Amino acid sequence: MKREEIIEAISQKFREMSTETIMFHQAVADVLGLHITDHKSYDLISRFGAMPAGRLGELTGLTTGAVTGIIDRLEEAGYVRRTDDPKDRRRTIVEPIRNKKLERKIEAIFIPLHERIHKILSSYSDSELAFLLDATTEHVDQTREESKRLRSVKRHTSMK
Amino acid sequence: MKREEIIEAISQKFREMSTETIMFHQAVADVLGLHITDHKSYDLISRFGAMPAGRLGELTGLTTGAVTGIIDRLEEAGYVRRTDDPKDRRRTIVEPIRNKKLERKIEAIFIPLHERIHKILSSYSDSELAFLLDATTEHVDQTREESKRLRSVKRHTSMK
DNA sequence: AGTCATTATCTTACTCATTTAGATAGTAAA
DNA sequence: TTTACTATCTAAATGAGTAAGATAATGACT
Repeated sequence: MKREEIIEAISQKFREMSTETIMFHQAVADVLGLHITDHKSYDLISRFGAMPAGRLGELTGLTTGAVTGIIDRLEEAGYVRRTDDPKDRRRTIVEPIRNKKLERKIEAIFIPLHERIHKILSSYSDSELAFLLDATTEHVDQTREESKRLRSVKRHTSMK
Repeated sequence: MKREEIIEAISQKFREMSTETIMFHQAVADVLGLHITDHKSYDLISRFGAMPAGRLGELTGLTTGAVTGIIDRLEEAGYVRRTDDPKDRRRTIVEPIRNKKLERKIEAIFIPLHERIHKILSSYSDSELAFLLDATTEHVDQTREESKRLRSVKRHTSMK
């Protein structure tokens, strides 16, 4: 394979990775019995810890009304709890509830993939790992930049 | 950084890549003025070419009623066209319409990212590229396997 | 203290994508 | 030609999300 072909093949792989990633996350949400937005929100809350409702809105890009609904559903399902912010009584803090059954379920979902990845990575040499970390970091950064650019394109062209 | 830390850092990067990918695709759909499902469907139709409506349902995992709606909207917007299958008159074939304006729009969206990626890749040596192709292929394959496993878990546990 | 603008969340009414169930119509097999 | 099956569409119901505004707390300025 010529150099340019390999470059194209890798680009193609990145695109396939997009598709697979989206499919995987959809499958995860399905197994958990959560809609994809609720799953994403729960993921944010368990990763970043308790946060005000408004912060969840910023992170998901949804309106305050939608956020209220998400918290209602997650609370109903026993994944999170609303508490008052003692410093500012307008605010509602959403905090994750430690839920053994759910945690086991989530582990059962993610550990197998994590192990698969870990196994592949372990087979690489030190220098290969160092290179891969660089390459993936670079790719993530560039994708993030492009998303940012796209969102500003949208703001400048399609706003009324 | 210790070897095990680098492995964890790369795993972490893959997860970030998931998040960024999902954000990017959402931004693309927004710019195109399509809902994410419609965009995904149009992407499938333009990648795989004309297909029966039912096939689109399989690929997206949606019901026939939802597929009818998607095709209605894409047809309305001038992205696809319905044609009869001469071999089986029950079937409706959905085919992409070549649409200069849309194609330019899509190019304007994807080319900048493609160029960014191309530029990074070009800076790598031949052996680095060969390694990267292997590593990404492996990662995609493992993720695909896991999605498949998850979908079967769901079928075996949560079906009535 | 009292007023005013601001901020955080919730509520209500509405929109619209998707599901469910079943209608329609064509195909295939007995 | 009857029966079962398949492909798509339709209609009604569901439910997530938006928009606008209500509610209530905060902070700043007088």
